[in-house]
Amino acid sequence: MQNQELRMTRQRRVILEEIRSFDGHPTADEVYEAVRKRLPRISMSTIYRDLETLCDHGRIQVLEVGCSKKHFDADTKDHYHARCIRCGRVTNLPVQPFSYLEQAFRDLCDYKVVGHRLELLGLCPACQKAEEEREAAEDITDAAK
Amino acid sequence: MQNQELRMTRQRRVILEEIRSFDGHPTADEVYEAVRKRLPRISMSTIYRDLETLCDHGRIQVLEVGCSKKHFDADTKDHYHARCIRCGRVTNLPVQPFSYLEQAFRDLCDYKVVGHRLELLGLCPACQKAEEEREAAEDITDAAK
DNA sequence: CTAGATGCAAATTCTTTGCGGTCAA
DNA sequence: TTGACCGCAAAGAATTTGCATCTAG
Repeated sequence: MQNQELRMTRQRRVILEEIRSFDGHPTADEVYEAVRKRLPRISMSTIYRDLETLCDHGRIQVLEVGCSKKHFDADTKDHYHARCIRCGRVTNLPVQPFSYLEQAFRDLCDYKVVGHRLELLGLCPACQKAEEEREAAEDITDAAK
Repeated sequence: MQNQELRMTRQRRVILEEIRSFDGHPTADEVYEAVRKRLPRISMSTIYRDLETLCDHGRIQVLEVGCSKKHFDADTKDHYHARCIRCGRVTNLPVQPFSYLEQAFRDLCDYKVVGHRLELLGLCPACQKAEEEREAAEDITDAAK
């Protein structure tokens, strides 16, 4: 959260728009692919630099979900997420964070607590369908034996 | 979780021992540094390969905490963690995971839920102390003006 | 006009892989 | 003895940085 004002370049505007319209929360390379359709000459370093700048200015937030790639979210309010263990898709959970959890844990450890993260793990609708189809195909193969 | 038996080489034994005796849950390079003191010729690739093998055999688990590096834990039971936002240290939280959370979220999203992760964010005792010292030093500087 | 932003290429960091020699069972 | 394992070096994948050029304000 910096105090200097944010220079709104074409690249930054498009990056913001693409993050906002993304289905779920994109990773840096997903932002790149989306933005590149509109600004074909944009470079990956601009993506990374602008994502960081936008974070610094509080326009987006990084989601540090439990996987190697960072995801970016245009909704800067604190909220929980669900993550697909198959495709990595990250989606919002429509609930307010439970502040009582933090309070409950405060006495259980010697950390100075400043927040918490909760992540649901599972299969997203698309991957559920894919799994079901895979299983159906397996059943046919088994039956053929 | 593979069915073939695990060949217990010297490297694997030492890796396991070092993870078990580590204060908190080490990353791959922390395991490397610790193991290297006892096996100076071990290579980083052995560390990565053995960490994966040990995971596959259920001897350790990977902690996918909200930061880029993976942490390794010799306690394979499901549990929550606290992570220091300053130094990255990851420590156990002494509570049973709340299974009701998963149940509560099941109806709130269209994912097929298979688990959840909860992570407390804060300053570990060592970093709290460092912060206090830093602030104290700042006060002196301010007062001198 | 000019500080800050961009594109490109090269560098870093973390992790994985190919390969010839080695070792646990 | 021998298949799995190891160390080394090189490759990959994700991200960051240096630098000359461009552009928003």
